[in-house]
Amino acid sequence: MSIVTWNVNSLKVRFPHLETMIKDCSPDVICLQETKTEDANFPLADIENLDYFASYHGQKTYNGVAILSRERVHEVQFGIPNFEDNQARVVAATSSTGTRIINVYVPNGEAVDSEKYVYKLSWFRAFIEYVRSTAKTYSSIIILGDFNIAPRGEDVYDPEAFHEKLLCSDQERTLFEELLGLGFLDAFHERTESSERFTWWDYRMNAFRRKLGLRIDHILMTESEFNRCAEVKILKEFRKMERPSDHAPVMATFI
DNA sequence: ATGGCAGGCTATGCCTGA
Repeated sequence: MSIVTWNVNSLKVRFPHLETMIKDCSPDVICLQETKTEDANFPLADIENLDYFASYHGQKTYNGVAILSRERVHEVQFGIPNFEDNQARVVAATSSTGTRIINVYVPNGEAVDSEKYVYKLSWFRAFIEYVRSTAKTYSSIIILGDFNIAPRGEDVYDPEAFHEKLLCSDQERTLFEELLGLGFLDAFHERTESSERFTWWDYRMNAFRRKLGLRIDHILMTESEFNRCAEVKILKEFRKMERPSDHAPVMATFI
């Protein structure tokens, strides 16, 4: 059993890459972010041809999330309940094995102290409360997606340059820790020995070739799931492809 | 070195991303 998270930066453009990833890895569940696709235009038939079910929540131009799954999921939920938001950033569903899967695309925040940063922090606080209430109902949970937070110094190519900058500020990192404190493990951080930890590289400045990246895509899981988790891998080869997403997929494999 | 690169839009430059 395996599960993937991938910010595809346009599902339309990246569809061939998705097909390759499915051919290579055949994950049981794929969580996509930044589909940038309205629900009416979601390529459902193409996804079904690849033998996946799809639960999707999108909008024009920006954001958009989807859960693709080999088995039918249930209790599908869009957005954060009771949190007013016109941006499509969350889809949650329960897998055939009873695990609650929460696919998230956290706001970027633009710059520390910008209006969007304030939105990011309030958004994340609402998300924490949502996860807190989810944890009362489900004992087995995986939260995965683009968190737009690099939790630790080692998750950034130049920690000093990024000190208190967007994605690395104390306020963002404290909220990330608060989320973990609800009973989640940062699976990549806990499971890997590799020093290659980045999941995102800027399109500009030859950042990928120069290994100038960040780790902002995460797979968090409750202890029950973590104990079954054998490996978490960053599929860097997809960042090397022609016309790549700026994010690499991250895959967790379970026993 | 605050630029650069990519995607979408009813576009032909501007917004957003991180």
